[in-house]
Amino acid sequence: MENNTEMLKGVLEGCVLEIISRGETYGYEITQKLRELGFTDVVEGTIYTITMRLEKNNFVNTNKKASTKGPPRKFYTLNAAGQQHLKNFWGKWEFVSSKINQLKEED
Amino acid sequence: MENNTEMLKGVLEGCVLEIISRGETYGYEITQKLRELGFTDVVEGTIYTITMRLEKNNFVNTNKKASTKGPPRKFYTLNAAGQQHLKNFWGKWEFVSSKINQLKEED
DNA sequence: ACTGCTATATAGTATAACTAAGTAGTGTCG
DNA sequence: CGACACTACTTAGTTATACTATATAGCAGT
Repeated sequence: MENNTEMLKGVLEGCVLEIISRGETYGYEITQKLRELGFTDVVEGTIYTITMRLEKNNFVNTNKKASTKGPPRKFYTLNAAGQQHLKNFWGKWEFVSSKINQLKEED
Repeated sequence: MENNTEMLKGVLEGCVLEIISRGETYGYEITQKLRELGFTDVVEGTIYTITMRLEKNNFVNTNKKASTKGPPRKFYTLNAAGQQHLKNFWGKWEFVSSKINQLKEED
């Protein structure tokens, strides 16, 4: 599907948080998972800006580990603030998406 | 609910199109309807930039009419291109929201 | 050496919504 | 009458977030 980019604004960060909440992971892997999910146009650069932002806002802890397949990986895990932020995100999503579906289904 | 603003990016225009598709309406009224829907923070300025964009991109026809309650109203109706655009919007919404819900529900 | 996959990072751009303010018509109330 | 509230449209400037494009670098296979 073409050009969902604008529609992802404000939700992509939440998706990244959700993926991290499933267990320690790193930028490149997050990108792969999002692409598998169906967001085929998501590129690494986008995810790195998000993970850097999460780091800056203190929602994640980081841990650098060597890889056998390439350069060292920077692993992320959610901290308490990140978990709260994720919970807020899903709350907002629930609210917004239900309102939009309500608008869609009205006649 | 506070600060859904970023989450509305890319969907607010679609919501406006949907509201116009229900029948001839104007900016101020669209704003009211969105606020009733629950997007209480949406303000007129935002809606006017959207309706101007829709006009510029030739998705709507306009028709100015006098009002008994204030300045003349600028009524909008969807044209064929607008209807197609709306259809595309709902397609994208269906895709994106289903993927996000899928991510949410996984465990 | 070259190519491809893995992996992180960043400078610059585009989009879309927000803030804030201005203009203007109509009705109401002290 | 004058102030205010509600209706109604418009626009200049800001902010947030994702994208484009590029750079850097390790490792494996040819």
